[in-house]
Amino acid sequence: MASLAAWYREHGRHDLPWRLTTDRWAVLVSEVMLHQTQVSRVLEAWPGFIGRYPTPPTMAAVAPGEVIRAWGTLGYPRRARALWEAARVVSERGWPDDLSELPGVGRYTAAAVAAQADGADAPGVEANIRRVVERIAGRQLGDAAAEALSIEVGRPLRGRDRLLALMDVGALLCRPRAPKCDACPLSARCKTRGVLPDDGRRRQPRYEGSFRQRRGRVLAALRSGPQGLSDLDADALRSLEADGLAVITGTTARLP
DNA sequence: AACCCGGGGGG
DNA sequence: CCCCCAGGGTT
Repeated sequence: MASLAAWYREHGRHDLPWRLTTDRWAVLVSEVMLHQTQVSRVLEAWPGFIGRYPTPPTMAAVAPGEVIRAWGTLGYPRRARALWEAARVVSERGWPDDLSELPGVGRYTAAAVAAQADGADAPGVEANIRRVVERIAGRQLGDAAAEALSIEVGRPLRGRDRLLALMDVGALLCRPRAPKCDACPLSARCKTRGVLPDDGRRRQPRYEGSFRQRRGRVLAALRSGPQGLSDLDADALRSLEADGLAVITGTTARLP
């Protein structure tokens, strides 16, 4: 079987538009947009969004509601709000040494941006890489252990190449269901070679009939333009205000 | 550790 | 119908 490096050169998704830049802001925006959102959807949204807000100051200069509206229906609009706040921080104080100090940027995203934009040899573990290393280990792993194993199995690749190669293996071969172990460059040292039993984390409650669905409906209404606040779900609207998301209306919404 | 946060696509 | 998505923040 070919090495990870050879497989990556041949089969990696080298054409994804956010992989064609090493600009910190552009990479950060792509990473935040990809939080719990499929590549196929981000492909449609990222070019226009980064074209509209190509630098932190261009985003910091507009009202947060505009950014939330530009976010559209990508979901988890608090990401857009946090991005606007991060843009303000960067515009005023510059980039922090530790990117996870920025709002909406956690352990994975800080490492992913450092690896892709700054050439750092930082291990990041998201959903795909977690699946890869946990199947190799044959068990679930904590963050630090998963990162350490990603460094091991990624050798001799480092930094950006390791991150993206393992991510692509996870997305294209080591899939949640029906993994293609025959084609996998890591199968020789894989303990599972298949699907690990009962991964069961992050199980989400039904959306239908949920409070988040109610929030979603109010969000959609606010996104579409000015609304008669009395026509909206008051509990959901209050919740959105508490999260700083009701600013889509242009001014802070006044509750009845 | 458990729960919350949108919305869409796939088996 | 259930599962999953290039997570992060809060409790």
